[in-house]
Amino acid sequence: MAKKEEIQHDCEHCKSRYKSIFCQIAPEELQIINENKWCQTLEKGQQLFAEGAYPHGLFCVNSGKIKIHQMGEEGREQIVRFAKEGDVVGYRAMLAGEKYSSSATALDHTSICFIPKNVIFALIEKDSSFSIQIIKLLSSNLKHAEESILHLAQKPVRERMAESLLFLKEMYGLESDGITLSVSLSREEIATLVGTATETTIRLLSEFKTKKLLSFDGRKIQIIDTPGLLKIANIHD
Amino acid sequence: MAKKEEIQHDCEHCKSRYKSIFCQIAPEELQIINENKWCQTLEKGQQLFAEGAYPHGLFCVNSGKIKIHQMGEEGREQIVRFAKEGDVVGYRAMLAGEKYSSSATALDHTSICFIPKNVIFALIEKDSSFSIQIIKLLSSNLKHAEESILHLAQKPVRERMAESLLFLKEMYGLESDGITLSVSLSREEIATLVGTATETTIRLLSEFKTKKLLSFDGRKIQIIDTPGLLKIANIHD
DNA sequence: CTAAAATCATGACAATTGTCATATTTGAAA
DNA sequence: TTTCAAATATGACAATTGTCATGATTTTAG
Repeated sequence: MAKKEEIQHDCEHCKSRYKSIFCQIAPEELQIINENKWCQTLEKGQQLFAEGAYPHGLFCVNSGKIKIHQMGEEGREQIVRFAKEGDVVGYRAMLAGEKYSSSATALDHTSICFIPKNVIFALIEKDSSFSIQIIKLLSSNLKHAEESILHLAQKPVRERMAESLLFLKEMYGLESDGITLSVSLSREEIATLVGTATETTIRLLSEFKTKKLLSFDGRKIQIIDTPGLLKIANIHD
Repeated sequence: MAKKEEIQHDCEHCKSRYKSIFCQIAPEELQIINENKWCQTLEKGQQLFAEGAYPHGLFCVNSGKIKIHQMGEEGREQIVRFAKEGDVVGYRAMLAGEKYSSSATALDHTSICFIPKNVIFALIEKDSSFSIQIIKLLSSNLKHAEESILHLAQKPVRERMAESLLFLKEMYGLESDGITLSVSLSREEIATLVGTATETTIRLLSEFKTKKLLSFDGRKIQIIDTPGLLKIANIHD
């Protein structure tokens, strides 16, 4: 991870802070973070950290999009989570005192801040409401992971594909036109999210296009018929 | 959940405490827990809590075996986690302030203690090392969940079946004969763990038996050839 | 702008896995 | 024990999904 000269943001005026686990901390604690953090930008495709490395702190996402992914057998990737502004990444391994079990890669031009391990642990020590924030974050991640387990085990690929597209809409939202997914993933990446082969992904997306549920503009995907996708995804409420 | 008259254990002398998230707490805190907890036993098949209900506290497993499972579409169950003595169940939803997203059912005669919500939150408030225990527990669960996601998405059923059997051996150990799995699950339950159809489970177990990897004694499964199962599971290190 | 590489697309086919039907066995209760 | 329901087992078949091959298109680098 090359440390380049980067603009050092100010935590106090950080707009993503209010959406984050740092939303409730005291000004003096924030000051400590501000003095110890450093900021960095990542280009699309750059890796933030890699599976197997040791964490020295955690990363706050200022802006941009990040995928958290794991390597399976025969080098096939699996996306297990996403992050956007206000999210924190690389914290699970750090908190558990383990090596990273996943890698993190930018999906876009992304701005992040790094906060050292000792600062985080000192904060947990001092501020129980911060601990609760972390606990809630982990709980939320665990809930989503267990939901993924359920769906991977029981739903057919077509349903998962529709669900994943709707998930991406929820997660990263739409562009100003109101229909185009903000996040741009390759067919292969979508395959590693849904848990299927790239060819199957291509075929299903074409099918959805034919059925007027989607349309494409280059790599960008437009969501034309959300209710239709909900129906295919077998989501009722 | 019927409150029957149950033997009230003493937390101070609880043998499963040292394996649990309560291993480090101060004697006076332990006393508070002891005064507020209540104990209960569950027979095989009894439910501890159900998906959709509101949690009022968490459950410590004293002895026995518990499965954590979710209901999918068309009423198919999916096992997402197991618990044994020293483990804590029902805490994720409680900590997040949500309804249970899974149910918990005893797989054996099981003894548990209930600790009310407010006692746990007071402990988090007071004792940062307890918070860290909870954080580590959630981190560990999340890591395993993400590993399951990877395997469900990428490994074929046969590999997952072998892996699940080895997992059950790790999780609940063997009987005194050194080969019989301590936990006894129906074929259907194994299917909901592996994420496949019951028939496929039956066929694969028969295949493993034919290949002298397993043998059966009624519902009990004996692990005959662990290296062989590791090979099928595609686990190398 | 052009060449090379990566990505996307499509067809043909095979392997895996699920579903349905139907025994057979086991275990629990009368 | 006897009986009945549940669990296990097995076969036949179909549907889903993955793999391999190949070509078209897009993107990227020089």
